[in-house]
Formats: sequence, structure tokens, C-alpha cells
Amino acid sequence: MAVPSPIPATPAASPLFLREHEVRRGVELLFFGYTRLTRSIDEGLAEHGLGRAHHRALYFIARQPDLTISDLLRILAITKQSLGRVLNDLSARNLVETRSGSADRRQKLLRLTEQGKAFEAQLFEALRTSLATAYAAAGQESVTGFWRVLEGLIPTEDRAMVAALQKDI
Amino acid sequence: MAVPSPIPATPAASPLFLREHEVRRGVELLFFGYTRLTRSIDEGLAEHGLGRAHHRALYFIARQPDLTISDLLRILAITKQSLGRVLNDLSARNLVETRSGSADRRQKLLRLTEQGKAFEAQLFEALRTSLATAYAAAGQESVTGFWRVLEGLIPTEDRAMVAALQKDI
DNA sequence: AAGATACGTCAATATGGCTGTCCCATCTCC
DNA sequence: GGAGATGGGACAGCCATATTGACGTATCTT
Repeated sequence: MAVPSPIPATPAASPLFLREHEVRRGVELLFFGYTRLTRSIDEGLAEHGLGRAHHRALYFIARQPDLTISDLLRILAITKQSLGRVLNDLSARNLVETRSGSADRRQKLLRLTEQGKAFEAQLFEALRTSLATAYAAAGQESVTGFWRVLEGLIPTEDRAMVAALQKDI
Repeated sequence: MAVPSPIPATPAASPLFLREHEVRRGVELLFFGYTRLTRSIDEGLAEHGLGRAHHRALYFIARQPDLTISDLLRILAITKQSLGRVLNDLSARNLVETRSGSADRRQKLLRLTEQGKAFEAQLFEALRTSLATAYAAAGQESVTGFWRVLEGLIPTEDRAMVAALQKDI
């Protein structure tokens, strides 16, 4: 594949990973990259009177239909009360629906409604555009490195959860 | 430097950058990586009764001493009122001090006090540990790719600001 | 002298987290 | 069958962090 010219301002990483400079560069790029990416969907959310917390729930339900509440709590790492409010908002807007589990009827299985799917897909388009542009500008090998470093930032005990999300789509 | 074996769960990026799978992988790793990294400093902040907003200000003042208020506003992209509260908290705890600009006396130049420097350095240690571990596990080339992709996520109009931060340390 | 700029501050509001407590339905295991 | 564990919901109250809009003061620019 044709790799577009890399952004010229990025020199290669030196082997001295512990040097403060390189750590600060990572901290800053993560901060700006993450915050700018999340801002790219705020407008779409505001049209429905929703915030980023709603998007996170929507996103992970889209990603893994029939997720249970406790699965989602583990993923988002927030309290039941905080998530409850968010899910109530999403149900009230007919974006999410629940069924009780077949094996364990105490569980609630979360799914997006057709409306929810359409809305999540619309928000995802903004993310896709941003990330695809960045991927294309950086090139294939950079994307692999991007993933590897981020995986290393996730504590060991959380990695299985992330891998589980990513194995089936 | 000895590079530990890369995390095995990361296959190489395929050339099809636009595939939904690859975009979702990036979104998720960014989410987990960013949130886990920021959580790593919460404990240190809580000891002083401060939050993440305070750390962000502290961080960028450490990074670029004699920053003005409006510089910091541009970097953080929050409102004057929000920043004002944060800076008042930091001043009250003797972590930040201001002088008025020599060329333009309307400006306030922000600096860390000795206490502020020590505290920022303490928080930075947690970031350094997390990032250095991830860098080492991923390897030098991955780190370069990590940076390149993140730079691509920053809107063009903000890139000069980020580059300016990183050029002098 | 007029206007723009840098900064501060007031009041009101929204969002998204938190803790603690209590409840109900259901499953598991003895 | 009964005890206890688990999945989920809900109450009340609190905190941190962001927002808008308006207004004030000092200082710089022209």
C-alpha cells in the first residue's frame, strides 16, 4: 500500500525510552489525541441531549450485543449508580433495550434498538473519519506500533477484557 | 537496550485501514490506555485534595515555565472560569506562583514553586513508570508509530501548539 | 483619547462521577 | 427446602469539573 508521507515533525524514537522527553511526548500526544478524538462526536451527541458517558455505553453495547450490566460496569469502571442513570436516559430515548438472560434470569442483556444502532453508527462515522485519516497518514507499521504501546498501558488484569471485546468482530 | 518480547495479542495492522474492526480497535485501546494512565496518578492527587484538572494545569506549567494564562487556556481548551478555579486552588496550596510579564504587564506568567515542582515530579513518576513499561514492551519502532498516529489525530490547527511544547525540553 | 487585549469574577447551570444504604429476584449449594 | 451469594435497581446526598453570559479593571496599541 502506498504510505502517505509521514508527518515530518516526528523524529524516530530513541532507544532511551526512559528519557523524560520521550515520556512527556507520549503523555502530551495521548492527551491531545484522546481529547480531540472525543470532541469530534460531541456535536452529534448534543443533538440528542446526550453526553460522552452515554456514548461510551452505546459504543460498548454496539460492540458486544447482549452484554450484561455487570460486564459493562467492568468495562467502564464506574459505579452502578452512575451507569444506571446513563442507561435510563438511553432507554427513555429508545436507543437501548434489555431482555432478561435465558440461562440466568437475574441478568439483563443489553442491546441497541434499531434507532440505537443507527445513532451509534452515525457517531462512529466521526470516529472512523478521524482515525482512518490518522492511520493513513502514519502508515501501516505505525498503526501496529500505536496498538502495541496502548496495550502496554492497560494493566495486565484488564487485558483479557479488552482482548475479549476485540476477538469476535 | 533489551526489548522484552512484544505483547503477543497484537497482530500487525492490515492495510485496510478503513475496516471497522481496525478503527474500533484503535478507539478501544485509546479509551482504555488513556483512562488507565490517568487513573495511575489519582491517588497522589487525592492526597492533596486535588483532581485531574489540577494535574493538567500543573503538568503544562511544569513543561513550559512562564506560560501565560491565555497560552494555558489554548492548551487545555477549557473556559477562563474553569481554569480560574483550578489556578486559585493551586496558588492556595503554594504549588503555583505568578509574576506579571515584563514586556506586557497585563500578562501573568505562571511558574511552579519549589513545592509545585516536587509535587509535579512525584506525579510524573507514575506516568513515567507506566509509559516506560509500555514503551519497553512494545519496542522502539512501535513507539515511533504510536507518536505518529497520535499526531495524526490532532487537528491541523492545534499541531503547532503541540510541537511548540515539545521543541525545547 | 479610543479601542483592543489580558485577566479576574459574579451568578447560574449541567454533567458525570462518587458513597452509603436498602431492596428484590434469582441462582447455587448444602 | 433453606441460607447465602449474586445481579440488578433505587433512594438520598455530595463533589469535581465543565459550561454561558455579563461585567470590571489594568494595560497596551494606534
